[in-house]
Amino acid sequence: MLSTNHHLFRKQTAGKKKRERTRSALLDSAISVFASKGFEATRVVDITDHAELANGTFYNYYQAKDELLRDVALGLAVEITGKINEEMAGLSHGPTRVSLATAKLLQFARREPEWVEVLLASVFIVPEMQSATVQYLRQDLELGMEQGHFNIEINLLLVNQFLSLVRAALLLDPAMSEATIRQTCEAVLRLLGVPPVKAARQVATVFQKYLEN
Amino acid sequence: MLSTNHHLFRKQTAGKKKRERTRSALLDSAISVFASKGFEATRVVDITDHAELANGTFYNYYQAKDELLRDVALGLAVEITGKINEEMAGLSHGPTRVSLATAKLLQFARREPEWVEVLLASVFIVPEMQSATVQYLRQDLELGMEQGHFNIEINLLLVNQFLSLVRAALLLDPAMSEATIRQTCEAVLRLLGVPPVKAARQVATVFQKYLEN
DNA sequence: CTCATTATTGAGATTATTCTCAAAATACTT
DNA sequence: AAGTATTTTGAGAATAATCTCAATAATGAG
Repeated sequence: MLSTNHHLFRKQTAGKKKRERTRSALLDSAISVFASKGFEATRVVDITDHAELANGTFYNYYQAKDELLRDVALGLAVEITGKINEEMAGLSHGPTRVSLATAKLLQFARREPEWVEVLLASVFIVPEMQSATVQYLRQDLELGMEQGHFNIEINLLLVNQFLSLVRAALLLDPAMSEATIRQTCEAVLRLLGVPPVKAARQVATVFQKYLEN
Repeated sequence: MLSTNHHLFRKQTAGKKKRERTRSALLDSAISVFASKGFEATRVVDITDHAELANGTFYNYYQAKDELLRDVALGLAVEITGKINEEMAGLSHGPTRVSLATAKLLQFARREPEWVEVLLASVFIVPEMQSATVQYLRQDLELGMEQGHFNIEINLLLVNQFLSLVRAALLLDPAMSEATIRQTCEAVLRLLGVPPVKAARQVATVFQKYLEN
């Protein structure tokens, strides 16, 4: 019932024409409802109720739930990856970038659990999200390869394995304790071929240097 | 439309009373339908149609879809883990057991993709499946720890990470190529703290010794 | 402030799904 | 083979969700 009330899309369209503001209300409400009931179980009326709109209003904007999920997912991806990338500007060590990005994503899930939950779920529902994720990861993976830190073949399964590890954390510990974040970061580095002891050190360093809060 | 026609439950109740045979027909049909449409999207009538029964028959056996999924999942778990465990009788090397079990599960997904798909999905829907999985894995994990091969804390997140890796493979490559199986086995060993080079050797050995087919 | 344009509304038509139950069919015992 | 017990059937009542559209309300450009 009580949601975080942090309205990604509403903020982006404040001051704009009514049409865009209403669309944003639907998108923001969709995030809350998808996060609490899951995409499949969500009904159109759940979203319009949450947005305090009539159910007919939905059909002025979308034909079906999945169109709306697509917009939600793309918006979340841009916002979240954008923020994380900004905060890593200047870092050029592959393992540091990958583990910090993972940790930052999971920490972000503390403030905005709904956003991250819906984003992650969308990767497995909206086809084009897969390739969007690949793009962001690939650069850091190639960086780590060139530097000799990773020991992998960069392919779609690898990206899926990464996403699956993140999702496992989210599913098991929505409160996102520091232990869960650390364990996930280590698992990601291990997956990429960093030896366990190095992975542990790497994660410890990242937490000390970049995540003391 | 054409399913594999390998009826787990029907076989178990052949010759038994009609009541049990009909229940089995429902369970076997549920596997096919859950696998092809997903649990949420499945309607009661999809299952009864597939079983060539009247829709009312369902309600003589179950109140709702999720009761049925529970029976399906437990049955599949017993069958599949049982078979795999048998085939590993005598093996006492932790890493060998874990990677062979993973490979066998994924290979099994070639013959009976529906069974493995539904089993894996059920872990994330039926609560008690989680703890069932833990039990099977834990022994081999503890074995590997005692032998000094693994470098982990055995906890629920770890088990979830393992399951997530298996599911990623299933999702991305339902045909289950050997490359996918190998990559997944290596990922699992890496997750458990086996150094990358050792993990590669271990998987190569397991394939040579136990999986030439 | 005016008013043409644009957006919202929600009752109800349509379609979909669940669930019941009396009648019919089948199974099993003796 | 007869007769009772058990199981299946499927029409239809009950509930739920989607989607439309004429009427109403709000917007914002001039």
